[in-house]
Amino acid sequence: MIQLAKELGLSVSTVSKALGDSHEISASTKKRVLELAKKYKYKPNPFASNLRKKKGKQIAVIIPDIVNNFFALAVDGIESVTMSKHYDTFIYLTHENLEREKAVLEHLESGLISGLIISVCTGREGYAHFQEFYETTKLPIVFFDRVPDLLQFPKVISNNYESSFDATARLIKAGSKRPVLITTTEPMFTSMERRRGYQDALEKHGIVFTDEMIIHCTDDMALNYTILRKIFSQKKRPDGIFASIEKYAITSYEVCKDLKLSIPKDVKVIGMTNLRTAALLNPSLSTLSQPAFDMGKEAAGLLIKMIEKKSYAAANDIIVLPNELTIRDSI
Amino acid sequence: MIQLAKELGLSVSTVSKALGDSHEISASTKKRVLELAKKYKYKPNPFASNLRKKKGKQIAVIIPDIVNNFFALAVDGIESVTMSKHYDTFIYLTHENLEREKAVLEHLESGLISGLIISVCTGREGYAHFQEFYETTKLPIVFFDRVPDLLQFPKVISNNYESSFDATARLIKAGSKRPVLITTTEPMFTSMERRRGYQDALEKHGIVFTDEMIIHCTDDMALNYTILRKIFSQKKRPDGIFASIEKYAITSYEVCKDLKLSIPKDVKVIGMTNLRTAALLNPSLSTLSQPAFDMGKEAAGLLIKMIEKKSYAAANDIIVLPNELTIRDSI
DNA sequence: TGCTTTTACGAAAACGTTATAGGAAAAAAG
DNA sequence: CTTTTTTCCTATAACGTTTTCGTAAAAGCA
Repeated sequence: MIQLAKELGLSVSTVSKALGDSHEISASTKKRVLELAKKYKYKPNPFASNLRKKKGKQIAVIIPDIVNNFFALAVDGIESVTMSKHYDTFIYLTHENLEREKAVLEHLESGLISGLIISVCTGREGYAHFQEFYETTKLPIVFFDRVPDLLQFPKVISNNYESSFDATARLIKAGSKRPVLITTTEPMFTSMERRRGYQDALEKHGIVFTDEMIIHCTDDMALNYTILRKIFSQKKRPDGIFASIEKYAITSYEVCKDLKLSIPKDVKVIGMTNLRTAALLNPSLSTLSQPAFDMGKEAAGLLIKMIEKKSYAAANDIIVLPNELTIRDSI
Repeated sequence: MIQLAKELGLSVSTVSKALGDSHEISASTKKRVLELAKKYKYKPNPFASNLRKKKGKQIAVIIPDIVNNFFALAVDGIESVTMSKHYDTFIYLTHENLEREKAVLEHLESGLISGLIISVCTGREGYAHFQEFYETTKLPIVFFDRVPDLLQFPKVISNNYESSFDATARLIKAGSKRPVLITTTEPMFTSMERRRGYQDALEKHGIVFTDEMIIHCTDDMALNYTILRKIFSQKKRPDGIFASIEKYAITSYEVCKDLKLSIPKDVKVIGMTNLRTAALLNPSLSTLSQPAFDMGKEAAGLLIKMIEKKSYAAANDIIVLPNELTIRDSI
């Protein structure tokens, strides 16, 4: 910038203002500055700029996993808007590790970013770190999908309760007398909502709910296989599955295949997943899929609004997008 | 930091040096400073620090797509090392758009990052922007998977030639008399290598190669379907497929399903893919998969080495990792 | 005309660090 | 006991912007 100023016979402050399109600078000067800046491919140093302005155009995305179609799609959605708004996007993966999540948050208290999008990892022992992060930084945060139900922050979610109700109802209508729900051991708001939908659908259709109808799976795929295989080897095995997590649908398929249980004759399956190959599975998998890309878009849009308009009181905004039920051959 | 200095009765520079573990500061003073810093949860402002040091702990990853198991796994690998080395990772998606790729590169010339990991988008019309980026910034760059063959930069790739040769040979040994290669219209170094492997395997096994045996597909899934359906509707249709791109294997399956061609009886298929559901497709898909996570890890490791040891002359390093051929029912 | 207001710019301070140079006291060397 | 070296710390100047404030000239107004 000093170089530019010298060459144009202007002061550094004038050049800075011209580049910032300030009203204090005449149109002709602005033009001269812009032209020379372009010629020299001048790019303002973001560190200097951020330091002085005490904020930048960087945001962070914290998610449990990226090797998961839902989160990959969400990141895609987020990036599509940060890109168009000329923001830079940091990515951090927690791998369902709460300590890691806390560490990232603490790291970000340094002021590296101007906003945060997050989908929390499993376990509900504590959301205090989010509150604390907010207290110390006052930075806008948007939660999506896996949201902390008790905290007052803007959120982007999908209609887990309603759609789970519908999915379960479809299983029952298709003939399942005793559909089970496969969910996580670690409680999460999203899973609880799905469970509510599931249970209410049972009740509505006069099916008595018992605790064994909830199957808790883990992060360990091999263990999940064992758990499911045991349950489906029983004489009085379930005849329907609502797999409320992407990977559990896959394991269900594997178990049924190995136990020579026919889908959908012996077991009807609906999986909550964004897998692109669902239609190509054997048999094609009926899915309840989340609008992942749009959820990402909405979250990023909301966040940037909050960053740019300080007045924007979005603190309690909750955006709910609809899941999509696609019935295929597995039911 | 001023606050800390005041409270400890020290100068700001002493505090800074103590936090930086400088040898100029006595152990006792260091301890005092560290303790108070911890108590106050002091975090150095990265902008000020980066500005003064003229470099930071941020890197960028530029990839064509994230909704693709290969790239998702690669990002996972990259993040695993940047995380452990306390680097922050920006992510940019080009969606195979060269203009977007150029724009990102130009944006990064501002000095926001200290290093770059990239997998280029399709089309080979120009790699000049990479060279130019390097000339102006002198920043370390590591390419992975989709690398510009003609440029002298460190690269992390997989053994595309050899593994494609092997995969094609397996198709032939399984009985395919006329296996085709499905590849992109846009030429890329990786696809060319795969093609070389394919052709050499044909030659080795005495199969005469003709141009129609290369099927060019696009980014448009619907168009790909049309292209493939037409080819497989012919009387003299191919009896084997080596799908050198993830999504083309899926479309192949769809086409065969719709044309009632039996896999593997009528058509034998091997797909180059990292899909986790490959084993669950109907029939289970034989795959040639890339060590995506490890490629990401290697790329990030190499980059950070280059960033931290200025002397490290890695400019010509090429790391080659082996692909993995998994034979399932589709062959 | 003389007054106020607006326009267009410059000087200088600030943002929060780190690096360089320097210096006093303490320790070591002679 | 001097002289030299080492240890430990401070003052100050960067780093490259933006912002605040000041001011000369031009414009508006009566």
